[in-house]
Amino acid sequence: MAATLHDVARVAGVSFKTVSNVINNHPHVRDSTRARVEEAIAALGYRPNLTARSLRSGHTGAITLALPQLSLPYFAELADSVIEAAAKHGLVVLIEQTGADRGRELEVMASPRLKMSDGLIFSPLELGQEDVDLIKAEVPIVLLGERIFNSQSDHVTMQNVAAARAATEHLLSLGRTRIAVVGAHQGEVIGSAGLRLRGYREALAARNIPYDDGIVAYVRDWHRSNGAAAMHDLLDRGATFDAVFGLNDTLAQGAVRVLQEAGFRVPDDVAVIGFDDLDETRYSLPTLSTVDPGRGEIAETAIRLLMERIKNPDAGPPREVESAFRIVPRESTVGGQAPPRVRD
Amino acid sequence: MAATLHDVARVAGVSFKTVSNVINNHPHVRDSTRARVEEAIAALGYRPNLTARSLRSGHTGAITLALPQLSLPYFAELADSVIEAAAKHGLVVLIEQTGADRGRELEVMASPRLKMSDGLIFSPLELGQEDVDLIKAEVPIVLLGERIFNSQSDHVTMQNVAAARAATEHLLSLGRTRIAVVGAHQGEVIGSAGLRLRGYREALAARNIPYDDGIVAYVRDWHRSNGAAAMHDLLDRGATFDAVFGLNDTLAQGAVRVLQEAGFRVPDDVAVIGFDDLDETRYSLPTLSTVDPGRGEIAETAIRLLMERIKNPDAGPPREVESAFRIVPRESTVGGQAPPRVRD
DNA sequence: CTCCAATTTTACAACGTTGCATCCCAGTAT
DNA sequence: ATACTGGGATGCAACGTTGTAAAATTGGAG
Repeated sequence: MAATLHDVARVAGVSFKTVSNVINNHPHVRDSTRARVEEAIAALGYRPNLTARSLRSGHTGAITLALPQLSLPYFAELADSVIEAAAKHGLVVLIEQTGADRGRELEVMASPRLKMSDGLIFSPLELGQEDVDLIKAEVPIVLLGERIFNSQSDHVTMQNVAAARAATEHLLSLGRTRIAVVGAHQGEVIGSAGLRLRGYREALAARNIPYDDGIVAYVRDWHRSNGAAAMHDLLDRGATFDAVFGLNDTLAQGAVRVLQEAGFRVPDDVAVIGFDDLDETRYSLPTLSTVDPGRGEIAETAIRLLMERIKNPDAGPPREVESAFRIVPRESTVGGQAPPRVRD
Repeated sequence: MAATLHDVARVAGVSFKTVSNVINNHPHVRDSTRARVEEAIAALGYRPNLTARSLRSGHTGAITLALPQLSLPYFAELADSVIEAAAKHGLVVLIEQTGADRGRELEVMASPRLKMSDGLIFSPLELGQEDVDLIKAEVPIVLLGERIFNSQSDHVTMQNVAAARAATEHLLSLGRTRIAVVGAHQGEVIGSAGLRLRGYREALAARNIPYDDGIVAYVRDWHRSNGAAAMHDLLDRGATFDAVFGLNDTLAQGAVRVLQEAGFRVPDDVAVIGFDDLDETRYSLPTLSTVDPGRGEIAETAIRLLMERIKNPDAGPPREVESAFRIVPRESTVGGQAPPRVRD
């Protein structure tokens, strides 16, 4: 059985409260007493019981991160960033996978388990703007992603429109004018797909290039296979284009694969850019140009906002924060035989 | 402030212990009483305080998963599997990233935070056989991976030797006889690299093919860039081979990339097989043949063993369990223009 | 109508910690 | 010599829950 404050107190010959004072760096403890207590702590290998501390103090030192699925590379890297950011503040992260399941997304916010943590960072995939009023829980929430705006919670997101516009401009600046899109969502306006498509259209409009729905490929999901299927679809329709904007990296990689199979050279015949800056895009063939959406910054900001809310739950209205982005030009748009970048 | 048992009791007009009895499905509660209590619970939106329950009961309903890093695809998929398996048993998962840092691996086992969970599933990357005695904590541990055997903890691992042997035999059965290895670790005997290399050698020996160190490329880490560098190395040495066994998928993908750049056709000139069955191997060009090491089974088994230990900490000696594996032949060894497999 | 046994409800004490209030003591001011 | 000050240590209560044991209620048998 693990040692408690009482055990330490007995060994040190003081009251258990004094031991507690030592542990919490209470100011009024004589040096000699402190030393004696610390000796006893070491001798017994005492470790504070965090559950008891949580019960008493009302906070746990953990936060929950709810996301669709870790096997999707974007979310794995997001989780990595969030865990690192949380660790910097001494917080530990509990992960809930919601799948593509609306019920589980709602459940996460309602579950009593959530109270085992002090706050929730929530990246929904099924809930949308119409569910804005369902976004609430017994702990503060920081919302991630592009599906829900103007909720009662803080919200951290990437600059989808501006970044997509910049990605498109990157292709335009290389002299490409027929830019196909892979991964649009039929009828979507908000959400990553809708916003990125809007950025694409803005970039075209700024150069007076008409929007052509004939070179926009729609998909349901954003897996690599969908990118491949979409590109097959474009080719089958006989669409002509000299560049492709994959609305995320996975789609772009699927598209590149099909282009290469069909005999197109990337980037010579078709330049391709993705979105997300997944780690693996540095190693594909060719390396994939992409948009770094500021994942690290998103994680840091989410943690910071969440900690502020935890300290002070009703301090001011919900905040919306956008992270900085950056175009990452690689071989799939600018070519070159740069050796694979070594990162370790 | 959230409602407590006492609040519910006051509303229902019973003692707070009766409310507790209702919640815990105690047998002796009159139906009428139960109904009244449940009504009060609903009216107040009462949710049990899990922290208090944990303190009282001594267990938390959470487990810790310690792994190097989620941005490494293998570990992301492992985490996915573990979380799913845990969820089936009503357990929630807390993730600790240890990086490639020996200190943090030790810290995870020593940290008081570990007590916020009931057990630890631990996949070390730096600790090795010489540290076997350091594998202990205040909660039961299930060890994953190939770095430490015969510890005092239960251990779940893949059949590295047999699986690597099967992978090699797959290449041999296709008529390839000069099989290069990418990703060996200098001097390693235990550990994934050592064991998989042993399987490779066993397969060669069974066919009386001499082992040739000239077509074995050594690396330090198992990132894609290392696979690429290793293949560069092999080509620079003028090594001749008609197949490659990448000791994991990421290495294999790096190797494929360099082979293609160098003008080799995969699999016509060089057949390539990897190891891990990462999701992404289904979508690379060509799709990558690999070994499915039974990740789902590993996760399920780890959870099962851990739960048994949590219930009964000193029931019998530590157990070693090996998961079943399976060769997954894809285009990189058997060719073919199968369309990309759609999985959703 | 009383008594016993079974069923239902309650009271109390933990789990290990921290906040608050108190108490003790030495040193200093009156 | 007495009162005051403040550092240093302590005791008690509380956080919200569950296990144990005891009390209250009920129903049926005598």
